[in-house]
Amino acid sequence: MSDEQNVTQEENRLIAERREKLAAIRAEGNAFPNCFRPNAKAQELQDKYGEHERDALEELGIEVAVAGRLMLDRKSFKVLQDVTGRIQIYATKEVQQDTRHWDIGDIVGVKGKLCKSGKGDLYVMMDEYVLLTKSLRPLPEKHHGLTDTEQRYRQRYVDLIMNENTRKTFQIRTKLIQGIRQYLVERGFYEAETPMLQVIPGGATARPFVTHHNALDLDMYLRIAPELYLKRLIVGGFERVFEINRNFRNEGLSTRHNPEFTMVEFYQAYADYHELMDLTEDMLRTLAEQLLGGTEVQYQGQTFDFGKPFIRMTVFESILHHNPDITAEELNDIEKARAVAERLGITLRDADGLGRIQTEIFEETVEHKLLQPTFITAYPTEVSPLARRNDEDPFVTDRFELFIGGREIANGFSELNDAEDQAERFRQQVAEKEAGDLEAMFYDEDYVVALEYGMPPTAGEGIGIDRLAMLFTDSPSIRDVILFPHMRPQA
RNA sequence: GGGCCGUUAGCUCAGUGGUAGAGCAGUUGGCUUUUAACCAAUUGGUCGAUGGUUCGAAUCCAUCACGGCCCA
Repeated sequence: MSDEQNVTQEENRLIAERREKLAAIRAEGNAFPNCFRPNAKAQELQDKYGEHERDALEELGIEVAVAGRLMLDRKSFKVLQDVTGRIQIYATKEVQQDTRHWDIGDIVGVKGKLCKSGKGDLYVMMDEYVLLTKSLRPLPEKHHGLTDTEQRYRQRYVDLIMNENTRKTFQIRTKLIQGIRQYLVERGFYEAETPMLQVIPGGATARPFVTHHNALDLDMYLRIAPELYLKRLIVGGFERVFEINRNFRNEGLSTRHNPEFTMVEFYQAYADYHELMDLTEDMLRTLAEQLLGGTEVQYQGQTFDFGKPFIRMTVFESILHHNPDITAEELNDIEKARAVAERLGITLRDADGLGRIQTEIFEETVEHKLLQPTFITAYPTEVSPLARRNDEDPFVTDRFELFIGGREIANGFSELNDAEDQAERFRQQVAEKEAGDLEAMFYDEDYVVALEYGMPPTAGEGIGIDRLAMLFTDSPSIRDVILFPHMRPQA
């Protein structure tokens, strides 16, 4: 594309007209004044005075100063939008004449008497008014707003200006994170910040992003999880820690995956996975009540009840429960289980053991059916390299995952604090990596050393904030709850 | 990576082979307590890109780009 074509696209007539208006404003003085201080917010005025009678309001003679973006212009009545909502401003004929250079999208400040119109709506009389920022680009259509998904994600600022629902979604997301932080802090958890740049990307099985540290001439990885560092803090004696921050996984993009996503991870010494399941259940219930005003979560036409006790069953039980045609005997025999998996169209590697095969069968046939909040427990040791083995059955670990709406929301377990067992599990992961599993873990020698100093018995958990935000905001795509989701750059 | 769908004015969308349309926004004027204000007039387009078929392509075909949904 030539520069000239670019200019005609970027600088169309509508923008050119506004630039001319801006040039005229510049010629008369400061085009970007920062002199106006609002003393009221639109929605607060609506809440406080919306129900007043017209005459009663007149008698009060309230003077207010409001500022915001011009969203509608009915000439005499104009609509101003601030962070809280909208309020009308009223222009007499003279004021209309004086503000002819104002456009929809401009940022303005208005001072004057708070009044009520004949139809009962509040407005601010434009006794004093100032154009604070000229908007050079026209806003989308006033009624339909911005609906083009691509543009909503690429130009989130326009989406936020135009769509109240988008603003609301991100307000709920923020409250969700604040609620989780408050919940944990109230229970004695310390908030920690551990490295995002790691030499050994540990704590999960996932492909990492690679970067390079110039001064050290060292390849580093963006973290896939904070887990191993948070547990070092447990070794250090913190006993209860948490971190809310981004993880990075070098995987595809979908309605459920963004390469960077937000997790809360927390670790509690002298607790086991049962206590974390209880805590999780209570926390989600508390958050639902705080944010949604009740324990029923409406999601895409379904209702998830956070008020009832969450279902709990093992991986093994859940497979049998949801697959009447599979027997316990088949699941317990590696050759028979392999045949079941292959019948289901699951691709297995030769090195995959029974635990991995069972897990694959679970993911294929059960996960998506777990609509109501469900804890699945007893994940095979083979697929849980950081989790404590079950005392009675070392084939499985004391681990759970929480599913809601068919999606994994949380993953937690009693932590493996046996340094020698951990070293052996890492060796097994390295063998899998060498056999071609790109997601297998690295051997983290220092983490084993940390465990050798002694980590108290501990339980830990990670909760995917984005997926939880999807549930709480009834959003079908993870992109709807991430302010700036990743997209392929435009051509 | 595969399948299906989409891409037309700043925005929301019509337009299935014969002169590129509407609403909103913009511009000009009118009205002046409106509620997506209203009335009149009016500006604005390489129809995602590149090839092809055709007398003629927004429309049919191919390739590519970007996006959406589903699958892997």
